[in-house]
Amino acid sequence: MSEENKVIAAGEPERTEGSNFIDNFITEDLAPGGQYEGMTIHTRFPPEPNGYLHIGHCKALCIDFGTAEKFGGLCNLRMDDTNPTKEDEEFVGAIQQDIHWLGFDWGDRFFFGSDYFEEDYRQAVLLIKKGLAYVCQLTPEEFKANRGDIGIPAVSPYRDRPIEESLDLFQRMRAGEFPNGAMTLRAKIDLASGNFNMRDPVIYRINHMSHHRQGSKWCIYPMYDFAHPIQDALEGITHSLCSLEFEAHRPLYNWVIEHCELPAHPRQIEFARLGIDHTVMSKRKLRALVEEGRVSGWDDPRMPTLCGLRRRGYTAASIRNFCERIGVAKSPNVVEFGFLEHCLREDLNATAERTMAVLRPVKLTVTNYPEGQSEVFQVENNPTDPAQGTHEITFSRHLWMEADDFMEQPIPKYKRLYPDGPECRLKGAYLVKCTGCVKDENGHVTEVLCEYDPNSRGGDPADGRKVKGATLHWVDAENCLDAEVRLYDNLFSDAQPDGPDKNFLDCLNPDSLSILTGCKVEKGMAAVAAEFDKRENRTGTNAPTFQFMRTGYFCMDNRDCSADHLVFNRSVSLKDSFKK
RNA sequence: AGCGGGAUUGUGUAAAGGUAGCACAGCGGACUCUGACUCCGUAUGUGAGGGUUCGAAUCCUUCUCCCGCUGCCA
Repeated sequence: MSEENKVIAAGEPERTEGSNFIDNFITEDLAPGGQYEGMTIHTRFPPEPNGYLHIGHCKALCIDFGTAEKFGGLCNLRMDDTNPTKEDEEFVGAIQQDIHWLGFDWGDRFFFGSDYFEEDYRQAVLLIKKGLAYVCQLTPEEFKANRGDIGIPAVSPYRDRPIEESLDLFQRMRAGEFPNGAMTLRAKIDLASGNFNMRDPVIYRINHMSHHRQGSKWCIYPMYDFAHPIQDALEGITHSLCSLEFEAHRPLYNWVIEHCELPAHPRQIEFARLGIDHTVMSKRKLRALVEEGRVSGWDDPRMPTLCGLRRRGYTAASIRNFCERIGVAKSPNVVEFGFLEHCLREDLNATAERTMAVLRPVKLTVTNYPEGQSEVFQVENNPTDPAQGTHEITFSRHLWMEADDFMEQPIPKYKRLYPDGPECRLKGAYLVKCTGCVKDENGHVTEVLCEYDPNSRGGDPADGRKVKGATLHWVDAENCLDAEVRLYDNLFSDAQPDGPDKNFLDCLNPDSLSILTGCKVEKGMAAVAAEFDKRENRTGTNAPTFQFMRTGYFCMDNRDCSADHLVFNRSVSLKDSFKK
């Protein structure tokens, strides 16, 4: 973090460059007279272990961990696992792995909401004793029917049940004497509140189900609205940052904090969750894509999950930069996917090794280059960073070139190969001029013919003349490997598949994946793939990543690529300002 | 309808009464052994009306539009 972003905890509230409304609140809280004057701030990231993390979680992660860091505070990681119906141990490890991959560190402060069940129970009993909670015997159906409506208060005939009776019943709920749905523990607040969350909310329900960590120890489980503020307070959280959908729950959060006997008074602050166009972010919808087989899995490279983005080739730095730059506010927002792509290009431009690969190969024959002759050229690994060195490629009479780089009838401003067209440069090798092409019986071009200038070895003409045509990538047909390349486009063709009156599944882009086979890559890829084969945690780390010159950034697929069968994913294309 | 939020250019986000800025996208150009990168330039914005003020995105007021909320989910 840069020096100017540091916020002084003491003294007058000080606004700084790059601060958001949450920072401003905290600055005020920390200032003299503020709620947390002189204290160290403490936040938490509380995922529910019922699915994989996606980029929306990364925004929250950046806010939770980032805010703590900005103010010199701490951030806990806490699995919010109060509902055994939905949660599973399998996700716990995956979530931790994704967070570490992003580069966040919770130190030794890793907790489970379920670790506080005993304390939750104790607090509930205290509430009953204070006359602030009661056991309600409305069935789920009756409960719904008595929920009231706008302007119509809710009803519960059990509201005035004597304290002793509720105490007894609650104890027997815990003992397992009643079936699921038979009764609940409700906070006694306000059945007529305009805020439905305050209409005597359920704070405990019966669920005879084994918990992934507690086993069968419990058959009653606290609701989020009751458990979360208690968890926060017990961990000494000062600022409980969450998304906007909990805004209406804040009065209840504060009610619990106020009426239970807790050691701290956390402040809940809500922010707008992240939206990105051409994708969906809700766990339910992502799960549907997986379960209906619309994608290959949670880590399908088209998914906005962190494991999917990682497999696609997104780096942790690019995702974090993205989340930092989109800012934090409370207005609904849908960020362009293109901005995420920009952040990836920016990172990879500086780090990715350049190589040449021909995705849609056409033969290129250098007719005046001797058959059987071959030579070696050095090409730079990264022109933006000479320290990344060079590697060798070979050249011969028979090459592969990109089909796009030849047009028998050129369009305006086309400056690649066409008969009698401009002199072009074969990257790092020679200058060539197109002399014609060979076509099959269907009229498809099967081979492009050219002549090279022997006095342009390395790519520069001996007489220093200016090269009019483009510099083209190529691969030596005598010394290359075949590869499968997977190109990805938007998962949804509709920019907002979440929109009203839309079924998101109807908005899927049928062409979101195209698989190219028979692509030609440099021979050196075999060794890279062999090395990758040996890596222990292939899916939890970034695969070898390259820039295929003039084409885009690609990485080896962390599941399917092997030294015997090269498979690359296109992470993002290069920008292309050539307008046809 | 009741409660709670929100509205600054195409997108996202700053500006706490004093030059409406930044990033991405767009457009134009320079440079280039990647039509990339880099660099330079450029158009587009305070939801609407009233008021306070020397001065309003900001304060007051009326209105409009948008989002969320009636799980024993989180």
